[in-house]
Amino acid sequence: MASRAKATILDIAREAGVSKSTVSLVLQGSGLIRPETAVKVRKAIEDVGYVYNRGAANLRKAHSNVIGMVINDLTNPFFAELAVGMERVFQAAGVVPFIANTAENPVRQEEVLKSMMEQGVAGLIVSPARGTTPGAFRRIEAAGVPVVFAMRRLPESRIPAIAPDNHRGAVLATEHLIRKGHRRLAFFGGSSDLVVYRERLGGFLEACETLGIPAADRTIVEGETSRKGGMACLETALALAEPPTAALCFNDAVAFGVMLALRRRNLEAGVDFAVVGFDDVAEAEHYSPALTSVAVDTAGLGERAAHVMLKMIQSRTTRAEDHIGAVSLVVRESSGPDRNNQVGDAA
Amino acid sequence: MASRAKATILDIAREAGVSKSTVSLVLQGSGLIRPETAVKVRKAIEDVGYVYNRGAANLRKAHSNVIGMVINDLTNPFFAELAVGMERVFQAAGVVPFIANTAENPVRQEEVLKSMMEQGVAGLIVSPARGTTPGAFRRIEAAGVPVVFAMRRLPESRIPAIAPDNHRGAVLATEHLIRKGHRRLAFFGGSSDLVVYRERLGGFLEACETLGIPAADRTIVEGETSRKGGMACLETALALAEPPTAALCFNDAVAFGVMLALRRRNLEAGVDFAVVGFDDVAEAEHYSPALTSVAVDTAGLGERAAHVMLKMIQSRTTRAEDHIGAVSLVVRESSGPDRNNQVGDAA
DNA sequence: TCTAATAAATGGAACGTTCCAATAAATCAA
DNA sequence: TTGATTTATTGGAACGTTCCATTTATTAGA
Repeated sequence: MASRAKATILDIAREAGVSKSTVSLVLQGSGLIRPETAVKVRKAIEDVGYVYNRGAANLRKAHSNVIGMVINDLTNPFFAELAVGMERVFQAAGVVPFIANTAENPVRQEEVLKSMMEQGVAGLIVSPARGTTPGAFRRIEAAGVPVVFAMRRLPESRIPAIAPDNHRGAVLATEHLIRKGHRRLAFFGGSSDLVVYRERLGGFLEACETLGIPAADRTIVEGETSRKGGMACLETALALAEPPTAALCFNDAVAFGVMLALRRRNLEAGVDFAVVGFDDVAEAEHYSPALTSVAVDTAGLGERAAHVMLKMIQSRTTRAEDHIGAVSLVVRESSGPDRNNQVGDAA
Repeated sequence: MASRAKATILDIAREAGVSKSTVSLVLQGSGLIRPETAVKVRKAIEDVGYVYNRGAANLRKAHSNVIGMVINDLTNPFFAELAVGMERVFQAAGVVPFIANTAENPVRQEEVLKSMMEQGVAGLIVSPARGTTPGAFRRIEAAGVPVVFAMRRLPESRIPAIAPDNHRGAVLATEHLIRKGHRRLAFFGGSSDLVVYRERLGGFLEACETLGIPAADRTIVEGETSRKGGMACLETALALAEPPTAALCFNDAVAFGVMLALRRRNLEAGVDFAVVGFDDVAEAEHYSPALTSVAVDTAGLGERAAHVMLKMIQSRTTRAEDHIGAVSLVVRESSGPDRNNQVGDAA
């Protein structure tokens, strides 16, 4: 226990025999102070067990070094990967990201955002909870704090969004399945209150349209965006009179659920039923059979979001361009050809 | 945009025609102010787009409402579950948890802890990164900020730890495998620089000892605590002259890896090789075959840790009792009997 | 009516920083 | 030597709150 009451800059000044201003300068690494003085001060800092009070500093500086990251579902490994990319660039910029989880709950999100604002964050990176109202960020924008959306966007908002090219990804995946000979296709999981859902489903439908899959042969099953949701989707689809032979899933979690449900029925993904996921989380590659998925370069999107954020802070603006990240289809084992309709496909 | 420069308590006072002290009282929900006045003030708060400055407040109050949660690996769903439990109790107490990831890197951890201290957190819940030195928390303790360890503990530290009964869990799991007729047992994953590892391995060895499994029939393979690590462990073990027929894994991630590696070899977990995990993450139940695992009541531990933290803050102490959480073995499909050594076991 | 007690509202100092303007000390040019 | 310049250091005001001690307004008791 170095000291009872917490030490301040004045205690250091006294200890080192200089003024508080000098200590402040040392703390900020100013080149104005004589090296020997700096050494003396730093020793004093060590001796009194000082911890910097950023709250007090921000009172004057008006520019904090923390940015908030507000995530709708921390249990999805996808977001951990996103966070990794962000942390890389923030660390280099001397910015500390604080993460908070909203658990897909708009009320909780409101509280969390309020807290972060009160804490004086310099900016906010948000993956908004489902059901977020457009007004939720009005006050934050009004306060001049930059916000960027990651992965998800809000319908009517002018807040910049960093997201993968969901439409194109879905087109790629759907074309792949059709080229494999599948003619009765399904889209599994998610629900239409999500912009991402509409984009991905839109790509799916467009590819079906273009390549001549009639509407009657398309099955759309909404559901939770989790393993459990995926399992349910498959059961629903297989109960149909003319079940699909392949499915594009809203995300990898849903795809994993579908594969588990297949195994329960003693069917094999890639042989008896083709499955394609979305996001290409690390696990996709290690699954068995390995999951074909749309890779969105999660960490890269995180980096991009962080960069955009830094630029906004620096230029004191609350506006920025959207950024649509490139996607690619990673073909693995789970998306084999339709057994009843083999077509020659080199891939 | 309500206003250019951010509004303060004085702007509200002017707007509402009261003094700043009155506004402060309203903000704190004091019962001393007349209801009509409170209403008037609250309206003004709304009108000027005020956001509370907690930094300034803490300057006087010395008691913040944020506690920091420092996690070694955010990609492990286990920690998300832990966070869920904590958030439940913190929310009720009006405390906001900020999460930061150290990615198992002690240097990063140092930075993150420093940042949180500077931010003036009221307490810290930490799952320390591997390789954390005992001195890492000296300054924090000296500053009188309560710290509790969750899941992991440090060898020589007197900081209270909330963790499951790792030893007992390993004993339960090992006894289960032996009762199933297995005689050549393995312990997969982890490494001996982790206290948790030593506890779990200790339980494994003790059960082997007690139930008469000679040291020659025990295989211990250290490895990464991930799917990939688990896959490597299985390969190593099966390459032995007399390979084991069952394994207790350091955690579920390792167990999933082992099961994937088995499938690659066309072996089935629970039939050709018994696998038991540790932690019982949500996924264990949904895997195929479903994974037998030691349930540690993750969310419950999170709640407990949060409660201990709150009590420490309240009583201004930096000391508390350790808490060892009860564990139970959840038997599912992955831990079938030894095919070559069937014994009558009702379970 | 006046006084005492209670309720409601207020001014000012303090919290730990930063940063500007000012001072002090050292160096240089003449 | 003197003044000008550069290099180090410093005092004090300001940032947005809280909280204590007061003041002012209201109500009750006589």
